Amino acid sequence: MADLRNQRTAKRNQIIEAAARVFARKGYAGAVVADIAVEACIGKGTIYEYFNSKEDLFFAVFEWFQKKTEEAATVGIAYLGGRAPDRLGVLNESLMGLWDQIKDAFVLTMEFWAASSSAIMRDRFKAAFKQLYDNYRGLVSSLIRDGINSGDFRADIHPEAIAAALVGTWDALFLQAWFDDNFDPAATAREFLDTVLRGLRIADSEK
Amino acid sequence: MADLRNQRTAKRNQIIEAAARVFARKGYAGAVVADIAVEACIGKGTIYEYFNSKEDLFFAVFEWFQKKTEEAATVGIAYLGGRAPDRLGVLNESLMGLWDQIKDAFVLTMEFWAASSSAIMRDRFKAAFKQLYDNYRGLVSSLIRDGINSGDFRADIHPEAIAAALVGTWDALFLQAWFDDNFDPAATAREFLDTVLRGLRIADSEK
DNA sequence: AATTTATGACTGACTGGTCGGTCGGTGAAC
DNA sequence: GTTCACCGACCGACCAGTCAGTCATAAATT
Repeated sequence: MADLRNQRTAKRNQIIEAAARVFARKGYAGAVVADIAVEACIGKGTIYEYFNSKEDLFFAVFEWFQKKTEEAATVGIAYLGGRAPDRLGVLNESLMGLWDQIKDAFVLTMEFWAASSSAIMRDRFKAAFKQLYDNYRGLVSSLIRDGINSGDFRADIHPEAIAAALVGTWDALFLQAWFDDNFDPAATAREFLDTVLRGLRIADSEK
Repeated sequence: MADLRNQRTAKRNQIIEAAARVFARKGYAGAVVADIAVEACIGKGTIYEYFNSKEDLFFAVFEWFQKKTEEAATVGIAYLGGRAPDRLGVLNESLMGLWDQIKDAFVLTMEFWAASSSAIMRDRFKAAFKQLYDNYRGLVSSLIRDGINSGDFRADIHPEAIAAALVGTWDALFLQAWFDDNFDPAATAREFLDTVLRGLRIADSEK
């Protein structure tokens, strides 16, 4: 019974991962369900035993991808000690360090963004993205708030605003790296965070 | 003769603007050429007198949109004097101030991003985006370099990196605003730039 | 243990509908 | 009478989703 359950989720994942590859290669519109079936080494009809529609499958890929990147992103800082500025630095490095692994899958992110603008899929994707960004912003802003409490950062900043902007910057550096092979997101992020941290710290004259 | 030319470009623009509206409403895949024709108040066949394919039309919309936003963005700072930090602030405000006007058209940007990932359209869109970001980064980084030369900013920063990150942040704040109606990109950007500027300025102790 | 029956995962040929692009025709302008 | 911008009915390619049937395994019956 539990075994059957597992078998079913295993096959479900097998389909999702195959679909992710095909969607990454061809985009949502360009991907053909038959191709996904071939990639997953199953018959086309089987896909419809596990998902109601191509769109549902796509959303499942989104959820799977989101979980995977969230794990990868948080693993670096979860159990790390240190002061807030250092932890921000580590988060920065671990996120940007993912680029080489993520690069090929980044097209998926863009497809998801586009899906959130498509009239049919808008609602579920928009809500999911709102949630996703809330999470990331929450993570970073609480880190910044720690820094304020511990006296590392100025008290007159808005942690939420800084967090939103930082999270955005990371996203956007990946985007620029996608457009330009010579663009080094990690180095850029390191340099920039340096300046931001300098702006967050309490100036000598105010100590 | 020149009149005929104008008539032709006028109709071309009429089609492009109608297409922009339909693409914004339905996305590239969802938009139907027949709809665009109706929106432009012309026959479907006429579209193919002006564009070779739906894809070509989409790219024309992209170029048109790019030109329009670039004009809107640069008009605010083009003839503005003042010191580098102030000019950065003005650029920030004028860009973020566009949000209410751009909001509805922002889906287009996402469609363009997605197009740059689609196997068929990748090449032209990717190249165009690279160009676009190069321009924006160049604009901002020369502004920052001015600030260094005038003694407002530290000399040990990389203008290109700061510029890339700032440009990215603006993009990404729009993205977050798209996902969350309660998100105020202008206020967030203002708050963040404040911190960044503080980090860019030469500390009192170093004066 | 052998045989029958039930179950349900799996399949891929097929269908109904959609849509990009074409082309022969129309009418206005000159 | 010639040109040409314009048109929209039409065509053929494409594809998501279906469904009738296969097969392997499990359960029931003898």
